[in-house]
Amino acid sequence: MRIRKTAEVRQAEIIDAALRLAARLGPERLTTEAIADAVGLTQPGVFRHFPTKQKLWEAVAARIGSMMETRWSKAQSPEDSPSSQLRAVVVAQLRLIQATPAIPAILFSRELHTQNEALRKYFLQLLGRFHGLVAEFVGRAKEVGEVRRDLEPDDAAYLIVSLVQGLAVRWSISARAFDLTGEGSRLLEVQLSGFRRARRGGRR
Amino acid sequence: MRIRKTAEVRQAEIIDAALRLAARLGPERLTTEAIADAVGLTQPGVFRHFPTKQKLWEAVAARIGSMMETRWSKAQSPEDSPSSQLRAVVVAQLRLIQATPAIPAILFSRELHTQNEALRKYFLQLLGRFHGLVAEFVGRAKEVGEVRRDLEPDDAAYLIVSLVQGLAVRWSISARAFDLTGEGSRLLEVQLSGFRRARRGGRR
DNA sequence: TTAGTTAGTGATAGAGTGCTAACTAAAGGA
DNA sequence: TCCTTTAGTTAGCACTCTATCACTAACTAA
Repeated sequence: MRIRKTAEVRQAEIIDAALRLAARLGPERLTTEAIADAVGLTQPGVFRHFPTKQKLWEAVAARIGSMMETRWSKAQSPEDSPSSQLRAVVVAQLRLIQATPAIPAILFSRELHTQNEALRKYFLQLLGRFHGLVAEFVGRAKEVGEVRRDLEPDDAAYLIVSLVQGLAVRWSISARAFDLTGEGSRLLEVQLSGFRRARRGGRR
Repeated sequence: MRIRKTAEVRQAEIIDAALRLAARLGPERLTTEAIADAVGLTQPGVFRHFPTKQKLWEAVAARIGSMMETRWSKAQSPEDSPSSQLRAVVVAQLRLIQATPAIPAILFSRELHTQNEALRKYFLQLLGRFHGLVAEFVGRAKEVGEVRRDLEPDDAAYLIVSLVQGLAVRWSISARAFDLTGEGSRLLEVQLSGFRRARRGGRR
């Protein structure tokens, strides 16, 4: 009854299970036993592949990071306008969160940050990269006249990043009761409309 | 050496301690022992005042709720313009979060929500009331011409609430490395500038 | 075959953690 | 002054969870 797999495969399975379960139980209630059950191992078997639980969390964080980077780069298509690419990147991020609800749960977990400083810094950098990406598109949109001249790209990017995070918070507290990507796209348009130069003096 | 206080006073002390400690340890790592130490009781002494830990969390939630409502109503001054009052309410919220960093920690805690459905619903309602308040001010600002005619107050309010929450997330992950209220006020102005009717066709 | 490597198991240590039960002592009115 | 009420203590139960350790069995190359 002992199913044996390579360490590489098992590690991936364990990380996957951790991501799935962290969304349901909350990151702090995620036990090595629960992971082991989901993967089909005994509890100590998990420690064959990760020396401590902290290291497991770091691997999970790295997986989240690489998922994000992958989607961001796939969402960009240089032939499109800056604002279109901006939309695509934000929508990609929303879709990823909707498909992997553990992401906000882990990202917002105070416990993980106080207990694991490396993790906190990693997520801070990751958020910083998302912000930088968004700011770059806003900057280019400004150059081609898609947004107001007086708009600071960094500030605009903060508003957009906040839009995603605030929405993720509401989605999480609402027990995921609405379509994150749909609602996000809608609100993004409202946000972008405020960034544009008003035509006709602002009366519709 | 036995210091004896009325139940009312002790309950307040326990809730205060829980709020202080939840910010430092994270809500899920907050133990009854840590609370007892902070308050000057033995661990079982806490259970004299709250029958279960869940009930304690509910009391903490109620305290957060009443703190918010108090600040919101104090921030309103009917003689001011709608947009000024909007600013005041948002700044009051930011100040409260900065003074009580446990609020985002508790609000964003996946564990508390999965384990205590009543708590999740309470926070959902609380957020809903904040959204409603903001939406009302946007609506009035619209009536007096302080914001664009084509702006949906509900949507604008979602953007503003997200601004606060997204900022709280960043503040928390950054280890509270910046001035929440200052940064929030600055970004709120950027947001509001996008809600206004542009003068002179949008060129500064 | 055989020997070495490595994934996985059973048993269990050891440190918490919520909560209960029985007892104690301070407060305050009759 | 006694007596009731009630805040607080000591001792400990039941359970959870990470991590260790000795051992086993599957793969792999000589």
